[in-house]
Amino acid sequence: MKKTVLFIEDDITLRENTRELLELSNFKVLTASNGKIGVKIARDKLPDIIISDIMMPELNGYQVFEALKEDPSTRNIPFIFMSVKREPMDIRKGMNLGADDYITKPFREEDLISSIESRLAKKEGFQKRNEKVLNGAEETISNLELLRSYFRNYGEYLEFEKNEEIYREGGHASYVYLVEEGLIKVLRLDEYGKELITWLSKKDDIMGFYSFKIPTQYPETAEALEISKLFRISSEEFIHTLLKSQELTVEFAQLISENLSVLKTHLLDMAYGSVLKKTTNTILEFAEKIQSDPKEYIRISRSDLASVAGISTESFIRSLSCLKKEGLIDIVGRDIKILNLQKLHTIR
Amino acid sequence: MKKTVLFIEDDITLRENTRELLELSNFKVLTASNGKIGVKIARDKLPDIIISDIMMPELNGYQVFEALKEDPSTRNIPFIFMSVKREPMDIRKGMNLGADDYITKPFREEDLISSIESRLAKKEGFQKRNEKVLNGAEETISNLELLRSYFRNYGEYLEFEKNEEIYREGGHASYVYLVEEGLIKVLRLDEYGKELITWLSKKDDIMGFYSFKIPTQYPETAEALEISKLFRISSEEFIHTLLKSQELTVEFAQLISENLSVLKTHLLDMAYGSVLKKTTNTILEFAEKIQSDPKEYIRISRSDLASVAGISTESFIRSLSCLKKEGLIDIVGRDIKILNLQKLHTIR
DNA sequence: AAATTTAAATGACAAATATCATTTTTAACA
DNA sequence: TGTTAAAAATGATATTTGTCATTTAAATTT
Repeated sequence: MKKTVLFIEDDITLRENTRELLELSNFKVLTASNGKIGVKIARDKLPDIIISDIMMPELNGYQVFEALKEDPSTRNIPFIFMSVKREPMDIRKGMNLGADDYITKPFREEDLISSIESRLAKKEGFQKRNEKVLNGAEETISNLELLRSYFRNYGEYLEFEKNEEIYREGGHASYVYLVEEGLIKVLRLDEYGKELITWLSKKDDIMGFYSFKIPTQYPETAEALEISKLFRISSEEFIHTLLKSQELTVEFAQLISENLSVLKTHLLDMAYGSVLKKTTNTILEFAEKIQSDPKEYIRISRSDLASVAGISTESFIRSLSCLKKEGLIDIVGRDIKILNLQKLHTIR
Repeated sequence: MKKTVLFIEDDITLRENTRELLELSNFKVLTASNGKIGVKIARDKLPDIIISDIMMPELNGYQVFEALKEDPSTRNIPFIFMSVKREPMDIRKGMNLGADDYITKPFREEDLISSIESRLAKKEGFQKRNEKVLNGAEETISNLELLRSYFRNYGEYLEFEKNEEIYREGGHASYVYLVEEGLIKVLRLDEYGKELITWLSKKDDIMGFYSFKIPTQYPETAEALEISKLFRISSEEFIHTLLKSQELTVEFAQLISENLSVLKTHLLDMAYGSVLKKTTNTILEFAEKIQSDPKEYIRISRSDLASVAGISTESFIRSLSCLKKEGLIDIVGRDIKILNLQKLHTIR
């Protein structure tokens, strides 16, 4: 797709010559003969890049720049100043306002073109890289991995005993956590005090984040299911770090939307699945979470498992017995061992 | 918090003088005497901004720049070139690589400082604005609103009849939709063909987005509950637009995480709520969605309502009768009218 | 306005699941 | 190793909810 350049310049000869030059370089060109018109066109047409003279009637280049930075829709468009003045002062003034580049008149044709192209590339690079990451093209190291190492380097290290609370529903959401080791249940309580586990966090999961808006309260409770090691940083710092790089923001957003999808699948089970189905799903869910141990032992209390399934503990246990009879699982002490993973998947 | 500046320069006098200058301006200063060391320090310490000479032993400034752009963790750090060469060629070379500014030696002290500050401010501005938006400080117009007008201006306009399908589970996720008018049910089918409505989309909602990764399949089906007007744009274009501005990405991510929260609450109801509770919740949910009509009539089929509640149609109807007897709702024709909103909220 | 179609309401019953009580097993601990 | 406490398993039963059949009411069509 052709990129659109807006060129704001009062001198008609220069304007038309430049238009021709840009069109030859395969840009779509919009021109404006003064700053006021320039701002209007920028807002209407949202060009990909703007080049503006400084000395102009109506609004000068600096004013055009500032007007466009006011408006969120034009704020991110790369902006290049152009001026006959070669004095460093003017260059500095433009750059210090936050412009992206500065071209001095008279300019060599290839300098203008390459300046435009480099600014477009700089902005595009951002998007290109994002898309690359999102399409699964493996970069040497993912942004999320960088975020994790940030936790490890700057976070506070904490160890939690089995059943120890990490954060509580209603508490001030001061921290975001990275799970380094262990398994955490994230749960909500209903009016009668029954708990429903809405999420399980395992190694490398980030938990405790609920909103970009600070301050908030935790909408749920988190408790260690086994001895767990976590790093935590303050929510403010976390959000700040997240916002530092758009690529990271995107990757994190992707993570959240994946969670949303998982949860909807869970919702369907909750609604119409039989107790037996809920039981097998829960076992399979845990088996996936605890891949670290290839023996596939599940050593989580029946009541916690039932709470993930959203059914009573007794019903869960009854279903377990049934699965054991059919030879799909084995129960060793209190642990559950999966014998026939494939067949478990087919149970309804 | 003090900002960290990394200054890469081989001349010891200039290096130490500049260090002093920067420290007086309240920066934390790191220095490197050649490009190789500079790259190492940049990677280790992740400074907030980097200033580098061009002519240096080991690695020259251009090479330093390129090395740092390779690495995702240093890629976004503002980079300023500094060089004694005043020829425009050199300035252009640096800028065309994608540098953020260019300072010529000898420089005036205040020029260096203001260049640093303007580049930091440019980057910070991004984050500041993000945080402002997220803290709920009402900007004149939200980014999401801009996204919506994008749909309206460039999207394809479509009208759907009642019960008409908008997209289907398993179909190629080619489009993202903006609801302009009407009410859409988003549902999943279980193995027996029972449908569970996992989401309701009303005016101004964006639907059909499931992943930043393109291509994907729709994980669920969307159908109009009443005559609805939608705009659609291609998923690719949507993602592209989303990535254009970080602020927008963040706002959208916030939207998704709010959805996640709503869904978890729904999950709790599904698990342990009685049929009566599920029924009242569903009525209340619809009442909120259809605020447009202040009379609070709900004219959605019982089976659709039951599918949101995740219970059988008959059970839903029975609960309705019960609520009617208690005078909490009224049934006019096939429509449901809420009589006692407050009391409905207290039902368990 | 009557006929027809469709949806809603109700009834009877069966199935599934929760609850409470009791027994058995396992793990923790002295 | 025996003791004790806790968890798991099982049994009996009540409750809830779903299913199927039927009636009633409301929309839609002729």
